[in-house]
Amino acid sequence: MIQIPQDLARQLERAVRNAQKADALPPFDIPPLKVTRAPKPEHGDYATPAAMQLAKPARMKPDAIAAVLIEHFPKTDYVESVEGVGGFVNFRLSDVWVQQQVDEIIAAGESYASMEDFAGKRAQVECVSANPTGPISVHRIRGGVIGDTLARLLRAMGYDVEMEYYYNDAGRQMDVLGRSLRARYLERLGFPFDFPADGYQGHYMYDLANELIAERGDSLVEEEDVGPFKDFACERISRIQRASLERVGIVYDHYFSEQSVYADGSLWQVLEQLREKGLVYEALKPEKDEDADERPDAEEIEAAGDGPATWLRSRQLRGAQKDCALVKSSGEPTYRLPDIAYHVNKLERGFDLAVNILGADHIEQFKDVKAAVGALGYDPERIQVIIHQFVTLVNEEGERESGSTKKGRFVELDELVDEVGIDAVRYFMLARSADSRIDFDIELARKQSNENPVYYIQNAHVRCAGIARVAEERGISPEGGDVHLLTDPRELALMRKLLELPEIIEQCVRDLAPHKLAFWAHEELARLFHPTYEEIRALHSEVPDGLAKARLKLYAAAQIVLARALSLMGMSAPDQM
RNA sequence: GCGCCAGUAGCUCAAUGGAUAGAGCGUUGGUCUACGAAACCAAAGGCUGAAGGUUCGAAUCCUUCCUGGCGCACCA
Repeated sequence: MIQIPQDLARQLERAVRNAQKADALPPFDIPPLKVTRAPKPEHGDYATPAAMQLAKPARMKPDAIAAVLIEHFPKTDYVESVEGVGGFVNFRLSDVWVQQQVDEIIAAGESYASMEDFAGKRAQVECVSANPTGPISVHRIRGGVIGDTLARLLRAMGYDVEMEYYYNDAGRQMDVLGRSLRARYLERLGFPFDFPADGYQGHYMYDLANELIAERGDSLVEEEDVGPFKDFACERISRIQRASLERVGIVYDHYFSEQSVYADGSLWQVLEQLREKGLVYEALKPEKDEDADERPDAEEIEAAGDGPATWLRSRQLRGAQKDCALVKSSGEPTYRLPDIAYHVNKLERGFDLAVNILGADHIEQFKDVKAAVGALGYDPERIQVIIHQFVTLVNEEGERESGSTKKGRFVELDELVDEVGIDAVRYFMLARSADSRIDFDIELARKQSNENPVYYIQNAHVRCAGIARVAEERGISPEGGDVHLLTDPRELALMRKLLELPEIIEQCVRDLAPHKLAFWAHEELARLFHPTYEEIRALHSEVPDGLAKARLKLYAAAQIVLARALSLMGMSAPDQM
């Protein structure tokens, strides 16, 4: 199964070389040639501005170059015509070839749009990576959906993909968690308790306290060490988080514990390596640029510890505004140091590509990590990031609810799933560019009508399954149907749309933009499918048997593509609503 | 104050530096009552937040503003 624009670009490059050999074009280095979908049907199926791109290096007029490219364009089985219009070169696919692809799609079945571009390459996707301090919020799940979908897309492109969850089970927050649980434990048993000022106040801490009592009775009342509370809370909350994520189809291959970079000492090795490069220093306060804006900052003064802390030269390293602390004056690392050590570990594991999905509030942190691993001699381009903006829930009254707050109430993933279902959560979290904020419209997500994209896409699959079912009942089989009977423009348009999936997948992976799949599935595929299905009848009494069989094949192919697109998005493809 | 992200039809959003900036919802006007699970067709709607610049060509790249979100901890 070819990615048409990529193949056209290759053929185009051959055309340039052929033309150069024939002295129709002067010698020059060929830049990457772009091939896009043609904006309008009258321009054909695909187009390239290559003639305009090459005007400068070739020192010729675009029209003349276009004529040369057309003349030297290699013959292929799938291109019907190559034409030059206004400096563009337009390609039209062969209808016969397009028709044959219906049989190809059916033969490929579930493996349709499985590609080998990155066969033998290993990729890793890290997402969610929430601390085990509470249930998964709606907030976090956006990253989970983006990451999981990207992982599926990378697999479709041939990558061997590992899903990873980085598990912050060390540091101060875990102590706060342990102390919070101890307070709730004592509270439930009727003993006096001190709830930490910055403790975790969510209702789930009471549930955990009850579970702890059920398991250990009052045996921990005298316990001075927060360790047992911390471990219990961490273990239970992790399990809850894992279950919530699995419920929406996000399953991890590997959990990486922050504690492990403490345990194996790699944390301190990384610090020493950074020190050898002259990238860290000890000081009471971070050094500042002479001309830095001296913003009155009470918090900063308050935050300073008693002794010197260890700082990373973020300003020197990447032009940051501020250096950041790696080790506190207490000798305890901040989260950034283990984070750097973790990413060194990732790269040491040999991934060709490691993608992080992070919320917008983590951008500065990621820049430090990327710059630091780069300074330590790793290729920072092997680590990529998708930064996503925040999610707001919009309820029936049109009111906005904030996605999350640490201490008070926040909307849990499980609650949202109960409300709108798994498929809607996945679709709506995916469907917008990561750069845009999402207003999650709960009312729309619950609708059982075509206004709801989830329903609209799935309904297309239902219709395909439905017609296959009816055909079977009537004893009509697509078997032996002749695809060359599918000559109606609407049929051909649908076939062309079905053939776009591979290039959409490629685009999502190249741009690290999985939302494009969701957009395509709804606005392109389903949007074209429904009217076609309405008008192109397969089992109507006036449709001849041969054509009926061919059309059943078309809908069988459409069903395969719809199912594949849905499965890449982690959504179900129902046969009946 | 500084940094990152966004600003595109009334609304929600698309658009690899390429052709006349596209969809849906809503609005308006039509068609359809079925082989199939809740339909279809069309129209109106735009100075792409503003102003400069780069380019053969800019929603897209650069500069300066305006508005909104998120950051700017010895929290994670």
